[in-house]
Amino acid sequence: MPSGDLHSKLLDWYDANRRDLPWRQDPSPYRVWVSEIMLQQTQVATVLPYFQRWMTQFPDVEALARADEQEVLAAWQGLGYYRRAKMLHQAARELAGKPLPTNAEGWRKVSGVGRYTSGAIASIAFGEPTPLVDGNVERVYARLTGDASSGAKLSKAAWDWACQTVHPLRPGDWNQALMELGATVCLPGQKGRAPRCEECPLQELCVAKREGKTLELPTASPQKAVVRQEEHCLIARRKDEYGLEQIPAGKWWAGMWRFPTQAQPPKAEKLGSLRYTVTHHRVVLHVHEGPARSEKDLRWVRKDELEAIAMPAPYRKAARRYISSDLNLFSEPPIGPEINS
DNA sequence: AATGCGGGGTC
DNA sequence: GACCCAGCATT
Repeated sequence: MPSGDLHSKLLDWYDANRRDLPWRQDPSPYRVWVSEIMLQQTQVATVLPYFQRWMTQFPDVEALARADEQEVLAAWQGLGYYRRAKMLHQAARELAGKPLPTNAEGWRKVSGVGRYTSGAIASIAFGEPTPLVDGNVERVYARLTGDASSGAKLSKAAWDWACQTVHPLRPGDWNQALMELGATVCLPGQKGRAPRCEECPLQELCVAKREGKTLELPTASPQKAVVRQEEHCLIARRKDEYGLEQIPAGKWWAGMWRFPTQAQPPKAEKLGSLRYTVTHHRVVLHVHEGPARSEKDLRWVRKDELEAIAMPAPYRKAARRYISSDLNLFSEPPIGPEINS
């Protein structure tokens, strides 16, 4: 199989089917960098509104470097994996005022930028013929070649394949075409996301399709046991102010703010409970209302300031629910989009 | 090589 | 409820 066949089939398909995404309209290094960090473990549809807001709020590296970390975290809230935002911010401060790296090797040294992201920025923004492998490419590779390995072995094989096949003249388009194929055609197969092999430009080359193994590949790694736990948080009010604690280092969402939380139920009225998931943990969060145990460790925030505070999603939800019933109680105007969204 | 790290979408 | 998503840093 000549590689030119593979190349032209996929690139022709990409030219005709590429999605019109904001970071593709203007693939400047900063925009590609930000988009790639946001897209780590996060779907394109989720990223779109965040990316647009981000580019307005932090239009370049210098603007991001000037921003306060809490401001950055607040802009990121809802995207998850907040370490990405912290490292992006830290990297912007290290790079501000200097020329950005122009190749994959230079980008690889930037904090928060790994092998995938350095390859993406270098190939897309600078046209360097360097490969990349993400979940999409791994799946396309496994099916196309019929590789039934899993885990680290599969990953290494996919990288080796990507190194050999990256397009020398259109590396950015080639890499994006592989990911685009995985994201829109070579779908995982679970739960209504069936692969659409009849639309695939590579179907005649695909070992998995020929052997009827599409749904078996890529071979899944064993998954982690679920851990269940319960927590209690306390909504304490002083007039229209709410007592928040900053989450200590070493815990989930370190540095963000939440209602004071403990493992044991407080002696206070329970309003209700909500569930959330953090990786393989399933947590039930019981929400209570009552006086704070010790007021001095808390930061008191007015209701109208709450939306600008960086809070993890479950606490944000608890706050919105509490405030919305509060508003109803006091017959205030309907809940605005900033509260309801 | 394994683990921790989120939140949303989908069925 | 389970799986997936343009991964990375740490140990």
